Amino acid sequence: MSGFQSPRGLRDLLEPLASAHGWAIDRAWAAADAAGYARIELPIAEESGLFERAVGGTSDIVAKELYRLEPRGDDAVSLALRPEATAGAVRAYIQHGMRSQPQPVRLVTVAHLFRYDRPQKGRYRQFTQFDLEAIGDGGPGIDLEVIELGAAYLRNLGLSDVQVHLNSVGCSACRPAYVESLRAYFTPAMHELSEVDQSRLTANPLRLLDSKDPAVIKRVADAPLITDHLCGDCAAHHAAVMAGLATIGVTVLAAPRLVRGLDYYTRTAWEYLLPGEQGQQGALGGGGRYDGLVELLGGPATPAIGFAIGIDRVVLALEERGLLPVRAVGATIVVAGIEPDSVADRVAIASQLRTAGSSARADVSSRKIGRQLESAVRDGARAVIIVEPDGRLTLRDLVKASQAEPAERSEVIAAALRLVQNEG
RNA sequence: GUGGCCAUCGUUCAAUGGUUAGGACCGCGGUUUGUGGAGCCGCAGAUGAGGGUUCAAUUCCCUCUGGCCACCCCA
Repeated sequence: MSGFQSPRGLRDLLEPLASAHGWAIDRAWAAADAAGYARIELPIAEESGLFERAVGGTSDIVAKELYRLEPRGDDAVSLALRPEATAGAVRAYIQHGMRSQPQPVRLVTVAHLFRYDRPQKGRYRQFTQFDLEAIGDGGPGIDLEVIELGAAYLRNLGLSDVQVHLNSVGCSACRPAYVESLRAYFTPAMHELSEVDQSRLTANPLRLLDSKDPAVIKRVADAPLITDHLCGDCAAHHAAVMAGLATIGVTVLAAPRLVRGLDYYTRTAWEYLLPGEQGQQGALGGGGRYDGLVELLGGPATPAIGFAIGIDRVVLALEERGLLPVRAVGATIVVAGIEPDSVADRVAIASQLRTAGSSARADVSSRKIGRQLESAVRDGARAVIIVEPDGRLTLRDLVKASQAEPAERSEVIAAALRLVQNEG
């Protein structure tokens, strides 16, 4: 087969996956609506510099995964496809003066994101995140609200065993000292480390904590924990969050070695995981506090927190567990006809049924009536209306396999609607 | 970006260094001329792309493209 195909890592969503994605997204909006979050739709591209500043120029997301757009015409700045949603949300917060709204500003969006990465199951170059942000409140209470919202969303979808793995990554006052102690711990064993881990030791020792190397994992077990090195404020905040979540009843596991990929996180950091899942599919989402980001992007010093949950991975997990909702794709009523030249009537009648609130479609073929009935049955239709040669209509109940006598149009349409609506 | 496995009709599976690459499902048509998921009959539909080896390649080799797995990283 020659010709075009979808580019690597970019996929078509066909039924039933297309409906499942839409459903998961609808549920995300609804969950946030119910908690009083304001919807925000953000552009799919931003200035490249926004991401470089927010995410960190040396991070993989910017250094090698950013889709940069070719500059066009008189564009003054270079654009990039968004690799994450938080930077844009914070940019919007600053740009629209949301600091003058009651704090925190609660925002929700569903964002299609792009990262130039090697595709794998559950990981695509275009993917979708349910993104929730609360900007302007530094207390542990908002942490509880946000963490719980994400957990409840996943649980209510049917992923009842979702776990929250929680950690604190400290702040600019205490993290640097911890990083140094970590470096000091691993440096004596440097020659035993793999090439990858050696470079991590110099560039970002925190990453050693989730190394896959068995030897390193063993050594990590005795490594200093950040939760033992937090400054007083961070420790108090962390303790309050842990205690609060216990009260709320969210399943929380202390994860003192959890590190997150984006540079801007401070203090509270967490992930939503499914136990038993290996590899990429298990991590459904994650979040964290980013108390320095608003200021970093040019706004006033403002604490904030948010999470991102991967819709693609949620749908994958639901699919593997057989929890995908089934949505009937076919119409409830099919309008068939004996004579081929009745198609216009059929289309008109189907439209009338839809206007009245039913789902209906015309059979626009010139096939024999037997074929039309057969295809209606296979489409899962509840009833068929047959246009007779004399223009009158016959209502056929496909479940009872019974059929009324031909009658006038308005009468039959009313009867069809009654039949369908009686069953909800 | 690194390493590995893989690639046949829309789907799912066969087969082969040598005439027309086979089945099932799906689709379309027929089943004697207007009423149901079955049955029967028929039709359509594929070796991902490009090179190479060979008398001959879908089969062997290379490149590309895409999928999957591990790593990197992350959702």
